[in-house]
Amino acid sequence: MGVVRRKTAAVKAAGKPAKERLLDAAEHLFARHGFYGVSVRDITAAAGVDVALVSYHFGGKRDLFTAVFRRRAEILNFERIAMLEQVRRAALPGSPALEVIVNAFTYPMLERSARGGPGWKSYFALVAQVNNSPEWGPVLMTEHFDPLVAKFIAVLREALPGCPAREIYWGYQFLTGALTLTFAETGRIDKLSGGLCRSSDLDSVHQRLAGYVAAGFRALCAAAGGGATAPRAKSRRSPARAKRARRRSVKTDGVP
Amino acid sequence: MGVVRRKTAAVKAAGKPAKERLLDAAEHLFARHGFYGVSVRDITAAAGVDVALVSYHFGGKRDLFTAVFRRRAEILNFERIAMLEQVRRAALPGSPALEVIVNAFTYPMLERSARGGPGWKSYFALVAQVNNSPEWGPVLMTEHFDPLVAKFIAVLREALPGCPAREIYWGYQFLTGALTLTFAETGRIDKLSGGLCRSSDLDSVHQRLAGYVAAGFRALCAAAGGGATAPRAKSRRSPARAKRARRRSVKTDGVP
DNA sequence: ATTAATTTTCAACGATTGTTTAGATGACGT
DNA sequence: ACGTCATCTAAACAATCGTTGAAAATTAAT
Repeated sequence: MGVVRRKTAAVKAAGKPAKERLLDAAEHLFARHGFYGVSVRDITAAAGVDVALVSYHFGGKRDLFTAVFRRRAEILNFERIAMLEQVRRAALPGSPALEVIVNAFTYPMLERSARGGPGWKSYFALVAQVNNSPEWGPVLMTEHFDPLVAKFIAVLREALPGCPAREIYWGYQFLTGALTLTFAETGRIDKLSGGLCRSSDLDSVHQRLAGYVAAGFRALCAAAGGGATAPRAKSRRSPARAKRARRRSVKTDGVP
Repeated sequence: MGVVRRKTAAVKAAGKPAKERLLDAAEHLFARHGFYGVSVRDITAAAGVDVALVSYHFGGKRDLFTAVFRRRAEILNFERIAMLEQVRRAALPGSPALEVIVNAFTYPMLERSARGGPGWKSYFALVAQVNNSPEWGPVLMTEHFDPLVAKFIAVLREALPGCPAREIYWGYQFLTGALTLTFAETGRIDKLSGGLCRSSDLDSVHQRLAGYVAAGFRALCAAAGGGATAPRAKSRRSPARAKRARRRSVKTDGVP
């Protein structure tokens, strides 16, 4: 019939093919109720397609889940690596500031979640659940994001020359934890703050997270007696700074 | 028969009553696969009791889940409030250091997870999943932990007199995120660091988290142009400090 | 226009889901 | 010893689970 529509019946209400509609519906539902909390019929009903199409297009429910996870992970990895190398080049021959590195890591995600549309919002909520799940986390997160994280940590180590690697890995874990809970957008902080903060206000997070985390990294390195902020401070460790760091770390260690 | 055993048949392999065995088994399985990822028969099989006992003792699967969540939440709230008020009294007439406050918030949990036995370990993994779930988080976390969190934040505000409340709420969210991902113990940091860090090593987290978070809080307040570390600095804001803070915050805001 | 390939529909499969029922078994006060 | 209440067992319920096969419909190539 028409010239615009090429698949008269295959294309449903939305202008997308069934495979894509399944991914969108699955993304939305998995993000809210987890893998086991959603049935194949829930997904196909939301997508407006037949139940059998999940097995036909993806092989099974599990494969649909991983396909949902992979789809945006690839886009995301591309953007994040691009931004990381950009700030790295911009700071040559030195290293970028800690805040800038952390921002390169978090900004592409926060931006997509804030203004990328509802699909991206659901996706990050899904990532938040997967990252905190002992069943899915070690499988999906490691497979799709670890190569990027390794690059990110390498840049961090360059920016913190004297800092033991162990401290940086712990600092990264704290960062990921803070970031993923932000993506969950459970609305808990809304109630807690009496509406002062909104968990959906990712711009506020973007304004604060990098500074928060950067300060945390510096505290970690200082407590370890390691390198300071400036890249030049390879072996120029100030005794006064080390003393201050030691005093702080004792404060909490003294508690039984 | 015997004097020690009072219920010869009711008491199974372990010396615990069926109700408690159900809570333990459910805790263990829910923590690994979530609410929907575990069937009532999975739980009763692991507990070594009949399927019907879930409905009999708790009313249903959902009620068992909330019972699991409530059980240790009450113990935990008692311990954490006690520690929070202890460090508060010890610092009178001033406020405790930021590190000490954060530690009072995190230490009871880290200690229970590290040395409280496998039940506690599972419980915190469950909390990690619930906290990042849009379906369960707003219900269970808010109901069981928000009163404590409110007290904790009140003490934080005393310790940071000039700091806007908004900053403290955001700082708290970053803290919770870092803490809960730690409890998930997904083992991801183990692979990432090549064995340098182990996610089960909660003592290492205890040594680092308070300092990390405290530094983050200070950075947040400084960037907001608010109060400094010392309680006396109510209106004694140093122009130099504010300038430094502004310079740092610009670093990340400049990125599109 | 006919054929071939792809995609979608419909109906059904056996297995498993949470819950309920009725009856057996035990402990405990009288 | 008896009766009462709480607890546990066994069996079954309807509903839903993920997946499959054959047939119908649509698209693409000839």
